[in-house]
Amino acid sequence: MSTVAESVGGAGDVVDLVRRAIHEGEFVPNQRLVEADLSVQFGASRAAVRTALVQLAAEGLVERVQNRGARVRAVSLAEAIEISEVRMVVEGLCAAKAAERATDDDLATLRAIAADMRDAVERGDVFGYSELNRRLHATVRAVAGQSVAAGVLDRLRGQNVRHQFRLALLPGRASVSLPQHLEIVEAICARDPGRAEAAMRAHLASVIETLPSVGGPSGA
Amino acid sequence: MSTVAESVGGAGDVVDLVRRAIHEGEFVPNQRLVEADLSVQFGASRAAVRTALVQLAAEGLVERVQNRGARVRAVSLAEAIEISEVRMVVEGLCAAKAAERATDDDLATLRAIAADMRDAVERGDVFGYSELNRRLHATVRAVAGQSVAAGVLDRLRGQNVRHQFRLALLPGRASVSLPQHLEIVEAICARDPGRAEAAMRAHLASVIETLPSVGGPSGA
DNA sequence: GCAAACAGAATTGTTGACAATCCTTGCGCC
DNA sequence: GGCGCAAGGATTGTCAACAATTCTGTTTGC
Repeated sequence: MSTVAESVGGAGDVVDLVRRAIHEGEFVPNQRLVEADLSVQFGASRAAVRTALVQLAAEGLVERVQNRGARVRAVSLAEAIEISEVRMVVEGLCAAKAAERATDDDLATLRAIAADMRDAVERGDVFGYSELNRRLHATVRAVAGQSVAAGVLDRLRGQNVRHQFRLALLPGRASVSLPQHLEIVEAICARDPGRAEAAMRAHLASVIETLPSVGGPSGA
Repeated sequence: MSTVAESVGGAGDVVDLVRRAIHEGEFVPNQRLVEADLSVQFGASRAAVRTALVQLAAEGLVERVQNRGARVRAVSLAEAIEISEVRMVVEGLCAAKAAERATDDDLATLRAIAADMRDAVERGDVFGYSELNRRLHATVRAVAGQSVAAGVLDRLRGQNVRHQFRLALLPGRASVSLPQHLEIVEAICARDPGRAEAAMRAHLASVIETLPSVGGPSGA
């Protein structure tokens, strides 16, 4: 019990609670999500839980089958690769747009992140590097100002957190991705959309190549 | 009354009815979707309608605000362009994958569509060409075998049908896009992923350029 | 004449109970 | 001993009624 905040005020935010529980790993892939159980765990009505599950199903985080209830959707390795392939091209688009639209302030922010990344790798701070990685990609998306692309990426990332997480912990991963990240920042700072897109795609292609070696936390 | 099939068996398929009504233009952008009204129009319970609206909101087709109900979401011209930009890169990915994976049968199908397109343009059959256009893109997606990309494209296309439709009716549009479509098919038949992606991107870039001239059916 | 407060209608949000469906368990039969 | 089968429990789907909120039109006071 009490693994996650229990009481919840209203109802509309049950989605966030369930989503976080899935992301944090409290609900593992293929685990059944019984409406009655969730409603007592989160202190919400069953209808609220039901609505949340419908919404999460549309987000691709849970699977719902008629009269059989909902379970946490397991994304196979093959699907994780497909997701990353789509991410590759969409983030490539964002990188190109970012190169076109970045203000001087944006460039300063990106350069700061790049510098911090260098430091983190030098210090061997894997967790800090992972966080900076997240922030770099988020900043590129924000600078690009493409809300549609951002929405697509959010959805895809949500389904993939598990694989992404494993990847970051792979020893030696940081030293491989660091130069790729630096090249992305450099290309954007040079305001060269083509180069920025190519750099982002090269980086994610490298991620895709590495994915199989982290195995399937949520096998077939 | 009786604008749309009224009686419906159960409830789960209310989403399809509402979705189609939006696509067919029966529900125009920004139109309010009152739960009670829909429930009598479709002969379903209010709870079923409510569930459908939650789902459609997650799909991005309707907008829901607390205590204020749902309305058909209006996609601005700017957003339509963003959607098409994302489509551009994702369909580009699909074209590349299709070039890699197409079987001889697939190529025959694509060539047949290309031939029919030529005929349709020659005959001045705008509607037939529009349908072939739809089928070409669908076939490329299917051949690519990328279910994740297909899902993303479905979602985006669903939000954009209105603009797409207007575009197809633009006089002289077909003669512009025909050579682009032929090049896409040729590139895939040559099993050249890079060329296929470039061709698809060029085609959609042309679509994006043309979008502003069809104006905003659902203004600001 | 205009702004603010007020009642009434319209609409959504929520709850609880009931019906339908599916899975499990135990029994009888071959 | 294995297999079909019915009863029971568990879980989801559905519904109708109630509570809460927002919107609309009117009235009142200045």
